[in-house]
Amino acid sequence: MGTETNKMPKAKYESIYRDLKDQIEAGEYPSGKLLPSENVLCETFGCSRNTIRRAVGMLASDGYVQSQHGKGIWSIYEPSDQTTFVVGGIEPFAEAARRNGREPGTRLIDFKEITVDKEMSKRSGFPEGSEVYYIERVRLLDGKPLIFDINLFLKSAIPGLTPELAAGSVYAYAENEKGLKVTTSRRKITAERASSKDKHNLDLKDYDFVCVISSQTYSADGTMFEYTRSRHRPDCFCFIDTAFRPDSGNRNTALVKQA
Amino acid sequence: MGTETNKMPKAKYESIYRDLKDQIEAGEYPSGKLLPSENVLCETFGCSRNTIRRAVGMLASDGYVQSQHGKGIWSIYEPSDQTTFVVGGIEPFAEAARRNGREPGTRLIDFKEITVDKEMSKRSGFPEGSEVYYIERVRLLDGKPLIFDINLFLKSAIPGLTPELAAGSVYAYAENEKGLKVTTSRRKITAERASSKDKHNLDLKDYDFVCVISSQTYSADGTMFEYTRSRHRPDCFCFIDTAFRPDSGNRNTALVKQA
DNA sequence: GCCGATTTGTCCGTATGTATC
DNA sequence: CGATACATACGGACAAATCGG
Repeated sequence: MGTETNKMPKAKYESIYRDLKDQIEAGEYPSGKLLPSENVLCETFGCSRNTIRRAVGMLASDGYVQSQHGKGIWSIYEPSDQTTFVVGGIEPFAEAARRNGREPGTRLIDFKEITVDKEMSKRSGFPEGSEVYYIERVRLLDGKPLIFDINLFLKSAIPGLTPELAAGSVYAYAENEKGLKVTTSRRKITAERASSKDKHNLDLKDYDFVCVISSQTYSADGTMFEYTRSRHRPDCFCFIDTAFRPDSGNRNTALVKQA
Repeated sequence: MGTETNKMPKAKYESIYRDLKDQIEAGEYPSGKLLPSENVLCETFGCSRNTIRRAVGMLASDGYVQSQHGKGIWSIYEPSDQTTFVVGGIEPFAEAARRNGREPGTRLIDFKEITVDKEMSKRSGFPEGSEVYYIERVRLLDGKPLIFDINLFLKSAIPGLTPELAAGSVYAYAENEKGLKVTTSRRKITAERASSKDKHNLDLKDYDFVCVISSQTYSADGTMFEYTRSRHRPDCFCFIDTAFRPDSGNRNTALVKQA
């Protein structure tokens, strides 16, 4: 390991994507301003048009730019105000917290090993009889208990998990120690009445409801290894998404959503 | 116009995408089952590998499939149970309702023409002084008032809007009559305490909070023409999303999110 | 552990279509 | 009408991961 900055992108399209994203965030292309044409970008970055289109497509799926057929590509980037906790891609809680400029903390509430029963199978998507770790954790942001997490992790995918590890980052353990490759996560956002556990563990003020992200996460070999319900204090919760209209002339060559 | 089914896809990648999606939804590839290899799919559909990869990428961004480097592409599709109203892409309310198997209805509450002031500018993203239509509507599903919509539409983008039109589909008018091309929408999902208007207009039962989708929508020429806040009854609301882990080996060539 | 076949991932060059100006 | 710009599609090349022998 050298002293280079972390996460050197290997792929060309990714480094171009990051370059352009940085430029947009730095204000070089405020909302409404046209970017250079694809052909110019090809020369600038010394690559083919396909590669440029891939990077631009990723920016479009992030809601940073928009392109129109005969005209060009322009920025529609609006910096967000960051008063709430913005939920992003698949990332460990600590990373998400720092991305939002908050100091993360974790309080372990419960840790046990259980077998998935019929009712739990129906809700989680794990087959009945699966052996899983059941973990309850309170997540702190700048010291305040704002998120109540309930995790089910498949034991066969992450053997050897302990309460001590669960108090830190399960993902760090799974990816670095166990070689687990996390790929896809399907998430549902809903809101529910606050449970007594929510009220007990979270600093809910006088709110009596929570925002809930229920997610099923898959590893590279296609097995679902995690089911999580994250219960958020509503005034500190924000989920952002960008959608496209498929039937319109614009059909962005968008790529994977990049956090 | 002939008798052909609506929305004949012009692009090859799109018709392949739909074919595969239909097959997966029909149960030909239950979760865990491997799809044919890209080269086989090339022969099946009579196209190049790039085109196949594009269609597969769209399926991945829909959370239907997942691919791994030397192995293949398999289904991770789990049919949803459809007890709630699932929010999808950019689509008129009536379409979304029918996609969820519900009968849509609209009740116009308010319609006026206003000028955006400072406070409203800050929240909506419209420049101060913009001339907009202000519309309040209650959306019915199977006759039940479940969604309270507040729209701001830019007058210059959709001139000639009337209460009568607003009682139907503004999008149909804007796209078909005015030639507006809708492309991108940025959305935030939050939850808020129910306002007195919510309680008055919606059938909230004993819920005292609502799920809110705030969206800014852009036309093909890059102007933001719509700001909307959709306030949903929480027990009938569900927002679904698929996320990817960028640093993992798998980097899906995913395309635009397709409803 | 090595090798070769298969499969996906990245990248390129090119051609053609179509919308905008 | 021509020039410019994005959209679609093809074919080829090589790298890297996986799996079986």
